[in-house]
Amino acid sequence: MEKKFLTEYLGSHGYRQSSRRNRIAETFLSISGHISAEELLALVRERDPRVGLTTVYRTLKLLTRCGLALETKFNRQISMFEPIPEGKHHDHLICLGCGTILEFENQAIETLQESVAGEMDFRITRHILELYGYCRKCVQDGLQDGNE
Amino acid sequence: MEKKFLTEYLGSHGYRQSSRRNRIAETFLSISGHISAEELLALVRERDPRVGLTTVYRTLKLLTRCGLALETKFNRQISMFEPIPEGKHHDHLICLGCGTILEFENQAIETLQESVAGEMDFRITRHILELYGYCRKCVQDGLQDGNE
DNA sequence: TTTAGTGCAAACTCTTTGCAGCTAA
DNA sequence: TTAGCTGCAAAGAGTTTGCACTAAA
Repeated sequence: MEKKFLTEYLGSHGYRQSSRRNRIAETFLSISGHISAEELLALVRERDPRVGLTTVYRTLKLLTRCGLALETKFNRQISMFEPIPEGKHHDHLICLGCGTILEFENQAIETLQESVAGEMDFRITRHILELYGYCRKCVQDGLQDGNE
Repeated sequence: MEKKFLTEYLGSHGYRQSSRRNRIAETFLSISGHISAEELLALVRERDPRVGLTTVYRTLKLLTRCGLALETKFNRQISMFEPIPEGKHHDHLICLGCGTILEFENQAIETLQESVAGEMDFRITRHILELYGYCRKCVQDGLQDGNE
């Protein structure tokens, strides 16, 4: 269903349809959460073993440009991509113990961000809010000390 | 003055003093704002041309570990480092037009973050809040469209 | 039949590591 | 004199690019 944004984008920018690109896009849009290019490649290869990493990267960039994917680094080298569910925004809690990524939405924070930006005549187009720390399980397991 | 944290850290972890490392650390701590390893290297080389990039990286990692530096990627490949002014935390507005980085502090946002985390039994150790968009000047110059 | 899509290998960028010589303690 | 410190070169990791071939329109 979000696929139509991609089709429109392709059409209006002089790109073509291709079955391989479609498969990558559909596989990506069907997942929830975060995935790296390598991980997505593995998923796509289950059905189409001849896909290359290059095409996965190119497709992910394309999806990012047409607003269907969000690229995040979580302050590491590797890029993680997540499908953008229509119009909804969320932020992340990243557990430094087990690597789990939790999501949350908080309208009050977003409103405060806008007012801070407004005071400085700054127009926000997007933002990143990442809370690093330890999830319940890792706190219980004593993983919150010296793990970083 | 913050130098004593470094000295203490070195002593208690079996490291040694060295004039080169001291010069890198002092140069870094004297700046305000964000700097890449390459940029810091250039600054240090003004006084000591034989310093290598490796040592700059190693010193920045050291400063990060002892709490005097903060590493941020601003969602790009390159790492930027900033001296941590004692006990104070701020967040960033990043202009996509001219690259300017503005800083702000907002206790209300931090409090909300804590309450969100608390609800999910998550213990925050640090966070990243980056607001991307366009500063006043770039909005006036019409740079807010199609620049990304 | 023209031009975009693709995989492979190579290039690139940023960062880290191995190593031999240097230096603080 | 014993480690840690250092620069250089090389290796790594992740991503992008050049190129020849393939395929959509």
